[in-house]
Amino acid sequence: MRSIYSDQTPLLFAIDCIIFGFDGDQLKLLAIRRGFEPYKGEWSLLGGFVNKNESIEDAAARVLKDLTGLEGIYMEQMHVFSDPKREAKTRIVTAAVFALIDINKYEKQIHKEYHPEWFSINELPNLIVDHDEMVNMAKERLRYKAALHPLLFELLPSKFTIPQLQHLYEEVYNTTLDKGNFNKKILSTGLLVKLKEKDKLGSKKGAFYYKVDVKKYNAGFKSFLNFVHKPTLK
Amino acid sequence: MRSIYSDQTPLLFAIDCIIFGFDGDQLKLLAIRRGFEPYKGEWSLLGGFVNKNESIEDAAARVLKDLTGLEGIYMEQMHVFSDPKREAKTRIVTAAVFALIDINKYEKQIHKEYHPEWFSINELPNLIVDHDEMVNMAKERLRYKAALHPLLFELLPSKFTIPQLQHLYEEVYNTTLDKGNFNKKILSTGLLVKLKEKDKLGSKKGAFYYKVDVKKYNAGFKSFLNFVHKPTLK
DNA sequence: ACAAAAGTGTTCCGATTACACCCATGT
DNA sequence: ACATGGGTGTAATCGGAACACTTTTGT
Repeated sequence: MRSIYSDQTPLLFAIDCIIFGFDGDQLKLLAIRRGFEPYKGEWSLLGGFVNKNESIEDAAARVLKDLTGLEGIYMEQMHVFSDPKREAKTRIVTAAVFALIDINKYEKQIHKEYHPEWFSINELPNLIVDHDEMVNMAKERLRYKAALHPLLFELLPSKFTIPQLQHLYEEVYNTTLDKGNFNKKILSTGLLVKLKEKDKLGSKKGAFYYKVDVKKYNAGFKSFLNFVHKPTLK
Repeated sequence: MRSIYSDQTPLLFAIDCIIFGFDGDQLKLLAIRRGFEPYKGEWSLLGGFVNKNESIEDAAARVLKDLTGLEGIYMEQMHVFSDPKREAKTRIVTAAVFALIDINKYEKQIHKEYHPEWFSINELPNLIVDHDEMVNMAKERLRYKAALHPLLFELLPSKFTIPQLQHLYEEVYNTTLDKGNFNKKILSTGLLVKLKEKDKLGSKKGAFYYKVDVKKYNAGFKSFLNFVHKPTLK
């Protein structure tokens, strides 16, 4: 007996990664010149196909490992782009994967010919196909999630200062925050552990380093925060 | 010249819909007995394959139209389940689609042999494969989104009373709410328009009907609300 | 000594909560 | 007239915003 499945049209399934980093000053995004046709040589997101024995997450992890050298980084499915006309010739459905990495851990030029490059989020080149749309969606997602969850730590080194963290929030939301209130709010979460060491680069006085309390972080990730603005509805 | 695409493994792409409804008392979910092998006769979500010229959204709309008779309903991609081992024999990647419908508009028994049935969210049968997981994720998603966005209106008729709406919130969050505070909050959004008519079924005094101000609803959908609990983090 | 950034403390205000009270009506 | 649920009002409380003030240290 024939299976119902044999009537179905198979299609190609890919992933594209929107990878954010923070260099201490600006929010950055990783892009790469495509190494193959079509669109060879143009800027695109880091991507690849989902292989036979891979899930989306497996494929994204593999691509990230290959192109950045990083493992175990924060990632999540964002949105699947499945418009049959999105790629001209072949039908490809692609899952946009949202990823946050500590930019300091990123190893440069692992790849030989084509290697990824960091762009300031405000100075991105044009990206192929619908990758610009993916980036815009990812920026929104970053703002949305970071307002509710302790997410931005993923972009910082394991040791960081409160002013550094504040600067990151200010970058993400393109705003300025009151340091007093920021301090109170961020410390009131109980997610940070103060270290004895100080960072002396940013100021004369120096700012204490903190690290994330991993236990509480993992346990409380789902809790709602609300760093940026109060809930209001016009 | 050979395309890079010809090396890739094609796969089958499907959708499964998690469809919520509210009968005025309980939160409900639509399920159907599968009409084909494998798992024929078992309870499952409403689903189907993504056809050649369809996006995920197209396919979901088609399946919903076929099985419920409804068009133009609220839906969104929720999550793609892509574990290569999720279905035993054939590899199928499936997009779980989250949908909210006005249960009163639902037409019964459009389909002949196998027709969908509503289950109370707390008394669901076991569903095939990973559909239980999808439902749990959808319940969480509903709570999450409805706490921040004016989403639950989608589950009510175009005319509804504030007590009805409150009851819906209480169902979704399995809690009780203070009617005074609920009134103030919901009306302060400016999203509701009071009608002259009253519903006399629920009480002797009768409760005024309201409708959604569609303009403001569409404009302000993204605004954060926070109906249910204040942002707290332990 | 002073500039500059870190960090703390205080006041004010608006939003939320809890709860009391009034209203309309079918029986 | 009274029970029932709809609807409004209010005092107490909490949390966030604004901003002043203190601390530390390199020059």
